[in-house]
Amino acid sequence: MINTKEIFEKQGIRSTTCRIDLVNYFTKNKFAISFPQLEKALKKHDRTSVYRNLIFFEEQGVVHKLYDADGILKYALCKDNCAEHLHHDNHMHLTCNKCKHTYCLNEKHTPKIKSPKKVVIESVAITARGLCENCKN
Amino acid sequence: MINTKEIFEKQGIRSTTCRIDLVNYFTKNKFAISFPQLEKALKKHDRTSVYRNLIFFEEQGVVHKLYDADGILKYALCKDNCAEHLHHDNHMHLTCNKCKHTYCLNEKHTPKIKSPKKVVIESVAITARGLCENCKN
DNA sequence: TTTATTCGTGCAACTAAGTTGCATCACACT
DNA sequence: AGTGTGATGCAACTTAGTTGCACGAATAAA
Repeated sequence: MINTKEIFEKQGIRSTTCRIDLVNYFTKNKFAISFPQLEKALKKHDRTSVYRNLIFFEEQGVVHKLYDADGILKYALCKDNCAEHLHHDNHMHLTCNKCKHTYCLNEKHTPKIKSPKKVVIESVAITARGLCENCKN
Repeated sequence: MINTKEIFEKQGIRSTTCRIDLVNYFTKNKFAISFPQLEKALKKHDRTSVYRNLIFFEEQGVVHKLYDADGILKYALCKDNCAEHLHHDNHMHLTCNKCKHTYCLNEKHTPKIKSPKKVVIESVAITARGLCENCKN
């Protein structure tokens, strides 16, 4: 929490309370988060600021977009290997049937998809339903 | 087109013009269709009827739901092997970057995903982006 | 340090998607 | 013909996502 500001400044991202609160909320929740949820969690900031900073963060490679198993747009923190405009979000996501949260799964569990001859596949999103680490027991 | 009514009656589905127009629209378009698109295409019927019949058809195993690469809810005709409440939509979907349509791909191209030890995977949705059969050339 | 420029914020308003309640109409079954 | 269930049409509404614009804050140049 304490060094979020420093990280921003290193990346040339102007550090504002809205942005700091945003990343802090992401770091303390280990799952993907929707805009409506962020809106409620960060009520002290305007919806629009949160909304635009999400877009900004995505452009900067701080977070990545994903659609969960119910088609809900969510955002999750990128790992370090996510560079600007070059997301390595080649990992799958798991929406837990019990706690309803959506988590990023490790890249090594994600299969490579081979293109059928008839079509061309450029990228793939894999979204699973099941039980997360906490809920499976 | 001519035997849609018969098929309905065989399955015990009451045959109405709205329902017939709906399946006919699906059979003549070989891609998945969103509710807003159906709304425009079937203007002679009320939005609500179209909407509720989509839900009804999904329950009956006539169509299946999917989210395309942009998180847009779409519906596609089920193959014959889709029984009521038991959809075999274990196939992946491809959203074409050129024509923007979303197609069902053959099941044999869809990899089986193995569950990582830490979590439990019950079902998987795979959505690809790329070029469809018509647009790839 | 004042000024200019750029960037971030807040407010309002709006589009579009998805959903529900209710009255009415059509059909099938006594 | 009468009754009950199923399908439709209309209206209204919730929620998500998005945009324009004016104001405020921070940075850079004069």
